[in-house]
Amino acid sequence: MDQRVIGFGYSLTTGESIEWDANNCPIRDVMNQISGKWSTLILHALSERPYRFGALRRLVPDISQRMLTQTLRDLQRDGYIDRTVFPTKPPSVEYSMTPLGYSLFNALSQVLMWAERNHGEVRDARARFDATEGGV
Amino acid sequence: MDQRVIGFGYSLTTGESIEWDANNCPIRDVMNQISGKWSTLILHALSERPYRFGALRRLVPDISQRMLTQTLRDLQRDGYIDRTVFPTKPPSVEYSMTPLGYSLFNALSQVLMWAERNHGEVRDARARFDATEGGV
DNA sequence: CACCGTGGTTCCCTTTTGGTAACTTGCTCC
DNA sequence: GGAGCAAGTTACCAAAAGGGAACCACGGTG
Repeated sequence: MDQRVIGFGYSLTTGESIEWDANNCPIRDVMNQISGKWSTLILHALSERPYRFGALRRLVPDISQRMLTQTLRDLQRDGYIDRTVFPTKPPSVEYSMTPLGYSLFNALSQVLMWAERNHGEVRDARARFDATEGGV
Repeated sequence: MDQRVIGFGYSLTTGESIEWDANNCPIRDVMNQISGKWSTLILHALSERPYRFGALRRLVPDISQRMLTQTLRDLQRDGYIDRTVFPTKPPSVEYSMTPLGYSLFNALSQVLMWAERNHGEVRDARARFDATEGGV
């Protein structure tokens, strides 16, 4: 098997040439997590302040209980958020962002702000494309 | 249907309170495109310089022809890349990044660089999590 | 006692995503 | 005339992601 599998040809930080196999590519690994349907929503909410499970559900009403649990577990697993159980009358659970999570979200928010600012242009491009390619 | 569907509670740029329904949420819309398995790889390659179809295949050997075509179409549709056909002997097609694409990639590269730098820490967190939650 | 609110888990099903392989059009090379 | 390259398209499938509804334990409350 002399066929190389390339992740990214060179490092974005150092510029040096690197070859990653698909299983060890940092970018695929990290992107894979934040590309979940709900991950950015949850990270965004928790970047503001800690929230309890129920509060997050109310913040993002169209998420299912199942997906909320799963998304939170995945984010916790990668070290982006902390899960703290408080032994209250009905035990409550609070989720909060870790320093690692904040530092990721800091970078990620660049993309989110870009999206907010340029959404109109993207929609326009899409409409133009659909008009020409689709109609003709 | 008086249940509101919230995208993000407030604007990241202006801080004002906003409610988006899921179909008009800029962030979901843009993230949805970026989160494809191959999108970032292709954007990354084309941020360096224009490439032809075949060259992209060679750069990313584990992408199938079908997915390469589809990813390129999607990126073109949203206005991130241009597709130029050259009437050479066998007609060749060159893909290049648009200004819109560059501006997106500029924001996105923050995340990619973060991933490169912090991949180790993420892997560590994951290992710790698997050791405690998984083993007990 | 039955019911509510916590924060989940489980099962099952549908949708989406991506992979494989074969076929296409036009031209060139041998 | 067959083979090959360019850039796709098409049909068919497998895997993964996600949705829906039901279930759990716990204590408090009417």
